Amino acid sequence: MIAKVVFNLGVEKEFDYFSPEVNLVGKRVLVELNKKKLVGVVIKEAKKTNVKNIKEIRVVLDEAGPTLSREQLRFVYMLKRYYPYGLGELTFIMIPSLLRSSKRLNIESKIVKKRSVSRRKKECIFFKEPNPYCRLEIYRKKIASALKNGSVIFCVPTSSHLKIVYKDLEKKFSSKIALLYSQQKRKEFFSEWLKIKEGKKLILGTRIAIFYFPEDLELVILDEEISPFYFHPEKPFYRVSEVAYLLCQMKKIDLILGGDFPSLEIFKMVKEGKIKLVDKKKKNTFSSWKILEAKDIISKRHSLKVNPLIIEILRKTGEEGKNVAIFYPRRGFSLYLRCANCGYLYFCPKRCAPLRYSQEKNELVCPFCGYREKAPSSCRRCSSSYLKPEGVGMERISFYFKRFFPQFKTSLERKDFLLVTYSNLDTSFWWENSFFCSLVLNPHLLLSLLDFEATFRLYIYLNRIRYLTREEVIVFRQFSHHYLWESLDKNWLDFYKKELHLRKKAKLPPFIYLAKLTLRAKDKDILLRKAEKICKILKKNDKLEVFGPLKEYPFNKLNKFYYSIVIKSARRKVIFEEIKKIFSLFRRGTTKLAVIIR
DNA sequence: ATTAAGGCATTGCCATGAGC
DNA sequence: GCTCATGGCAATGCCTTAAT
Repeated sequence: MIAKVVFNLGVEKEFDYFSPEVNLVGKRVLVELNKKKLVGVVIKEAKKTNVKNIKEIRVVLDEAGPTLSREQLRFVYMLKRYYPYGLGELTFIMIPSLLRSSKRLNIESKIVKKRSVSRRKKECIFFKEPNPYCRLEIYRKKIASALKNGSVIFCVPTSSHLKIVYKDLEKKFSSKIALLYSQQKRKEFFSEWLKIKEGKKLILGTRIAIFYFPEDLELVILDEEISPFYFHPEKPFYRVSEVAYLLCQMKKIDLILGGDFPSLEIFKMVKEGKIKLVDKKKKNTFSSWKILEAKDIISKRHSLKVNPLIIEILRKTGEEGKNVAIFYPRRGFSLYLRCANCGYLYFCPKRCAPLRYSQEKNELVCPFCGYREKAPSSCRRCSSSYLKPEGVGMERISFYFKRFFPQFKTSLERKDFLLVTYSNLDTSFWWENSFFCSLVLNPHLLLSLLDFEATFRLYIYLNRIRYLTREEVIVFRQFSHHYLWESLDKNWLDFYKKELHLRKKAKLPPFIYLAKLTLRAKDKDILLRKAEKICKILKKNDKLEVFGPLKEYPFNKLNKFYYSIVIKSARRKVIFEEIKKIFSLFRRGTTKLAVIIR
């Protein structure tokens, strides 16, 4: 028998090997390739081969059942049509890392697919519900009914979500749960994977869990679908909501997406009728907006100038014993640290950017690479002891407020006020307490980012702040002519429609596929030459819009230089085929490539 | 993510030849 | 006879490709 074997290499091809055994499909084998021993997976069996000098399979590593089911292999072929990766790479995503080595295995899957007699039509739903606990309640019911017929995959964006969800579901389904997440130790992951083979029905995990589906899968749930954690940013790139959608199409089963808001991609699918939107338009019990056209906090020489209204709000709520949340986009005490005597600016040694100064931790931090050092007491160059913090970070504001209101307790002991950055809003809210009032400071810093998704993201952030706030959200805005502000008081659908309309007009995702190729190398000139070469190759394709090469910001980071090229096309296939081509140019060499696809 | 071989291009050395 | 320029070949190095 001839076995067609794929490897975890960037090679598209499958390789033929001879084996006296049969029924090897889905099994891992140890074979020789180019004088090296490698672990591969048999994806097909054939009777004939065109290859001369065929080699024999050394060892069949899966002695009893195969590692991958036939259905999983079928899914690999399906994914191959959507993503620019080889069969081998895609196959190996579905294999626990412990089994990617030549570990022998002797287990048989106990899951046998039952043919359900009368299957109702498959459903794909988005549940719009801001309260995560209400969503969980919905999921719990759905899980319970689906478990009667088969297995369920429940994906959450991060491992901290996982803990909360596990705690909740444990009570009801503890004997049936298998946990899969990428931070697990290899052995732990493997033993949880074994549980699936042994018939644990509820697979709970982060984005990778979607690939470890059993044959009797009945339902896939993706909570907080909008979360950025559902993108796998490295090669192989994938987007979990897309993979889940494909999987449910293939297996003809239900897909439940949930969250406070859908992503625009999902919303577009709702408009196209592919996904059903469930929005229990409950009575609007949310807090109200108060949008002020005013400056909030300005740094003035040695002191801060704070809008008196902020002080007034803090005083009033403080007297009434109510809490306030303040959202501010800058971490640390100051943005820079500069010697007032000689002008020396403390910079990241890896040439990324000026270092941010944190008084609380008494250290300097690079905002890009995470480098940190102890804060100096005197200037490195002139040894003057007058080092001046420049710019306003949230520590500095906190410091100011505490001086103003010495009776305030620090945020950890009792939350009189809590000062956080917007990025705390990236994951949805599992926060236990809510705030009486929220202050949104400097939101325009987020709007002015060179990012087509900035507005959308701020809209989501502001609404999440609203969910957390009981009384009033006070926004200090400085760009008054922005469609975001008008949208806040309207129905969310209006904003989504407006955003979709604008994206369509500007030829942006989700109407067009867009990929950003980031090249990095230690040598500036080699990098630019390579980037220009890539651009030249890309520009040959007239179905593609090519922008670049552009200097990244920061241009120099981690001692390396960065250039990016952006390509756009209305057709997914065009983009992916080009990326495939470019990937093959980067297999070796000092220049590295990262790709983000939207 | 590896390895070896082959291709292409650049560099370097030497020989030849022209000019002074 | 000496110097400088040119051409050819060998050596080197970087990059690409194939692998059953």
